[in-house]
Amino acid sequence: MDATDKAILLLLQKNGKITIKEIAERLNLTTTPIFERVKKLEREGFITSYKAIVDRKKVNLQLIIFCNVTLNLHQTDFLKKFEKDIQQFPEVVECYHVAGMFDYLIKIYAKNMEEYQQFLSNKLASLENISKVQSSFVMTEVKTLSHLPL
Amino acid sequence: MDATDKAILLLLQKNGKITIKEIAERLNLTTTPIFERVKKLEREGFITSYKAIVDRKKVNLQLIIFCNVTLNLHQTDFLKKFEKDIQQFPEVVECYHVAGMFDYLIKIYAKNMEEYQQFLSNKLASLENISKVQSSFVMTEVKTLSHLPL
DNA sequence: GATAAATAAAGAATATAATTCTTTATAAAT
DNA sequence: ATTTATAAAGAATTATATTCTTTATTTATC
Repeated sequence: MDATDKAILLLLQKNGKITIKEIAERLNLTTTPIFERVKKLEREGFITSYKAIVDRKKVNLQLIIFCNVTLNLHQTDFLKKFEKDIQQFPEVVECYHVAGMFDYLIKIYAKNMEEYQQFLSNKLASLENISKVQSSFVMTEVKTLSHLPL
Repeated sequence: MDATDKAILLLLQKNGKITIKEIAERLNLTTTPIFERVKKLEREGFITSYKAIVDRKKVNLQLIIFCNVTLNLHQTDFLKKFEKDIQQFPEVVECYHVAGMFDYLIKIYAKNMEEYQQFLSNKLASLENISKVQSSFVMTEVKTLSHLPL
């Protein structure tokens, strides 16, 4: 992991479709070393995957909600059960077990408020073991870095 | 946006490096229609970009912290100022203006606790207008969908 | 119901990029 | 100084993306 590898990661994080040729030009090298370095970064797990980023509004997911969840019971079995249940819901795009004021932080994408209400009433709230749910509705996405600060 | 487009988006979200040829095979079509549909999805903004996903632990970002921030003053100017300041910090990978118990939710990546403490003391807390900061430390990433639920 | 227009897909041909292989340079070690 | 290892260069090959032309399918109009 030298400076060249880091530069490659930065370029690929910004644009996963950048060609080996173009990386080579930018870093003043030929395609072979770049090709081999990229393959090594993939092989060694620095790059886990490549993904197309889809515009959520274009596919009608207008709402982002962060939900702080507090459980009643905190024995391992109950945590595992909750984590397994939450995985199933397609609305939940992220879920973190956190140490802090609440137990879990979950991020939800919904088409509209009705869909979110359905999720909350029929899905989340109907899990056993849920003690409290506190929702935060995203008004503006101030910063959304999809690349890591290397 | 028909069923084929949706299927293409699902495949590209999972694997941005999938070839036109392979998409074609999976959807029982030839490369031409797939190529043109992908270009259309890009042109019309459904696909905003392609990115390489980098393993944060591999690049030594061991901690994820969610930070709930409450401001003192909520006039437009003060909000804008805070939003501008928060953008500068490389540690902050996401920031949302939310309606709920707090004003802003920020997501932070840090190498270790010391780095986070430095960020909190020297950077975040030194912004004017900050009233309260409540940190939640991620213990486990239960679910991290990097693709939208289409 | 027949015809025309539009849309989508197929097939072939070309251009571009990825990948492999061989050679050369550079740096580190004995 | 000589060997060994590492990294990069250059050329050749393979695979994929891209373009162009043709064919099928659907939709609209008379």
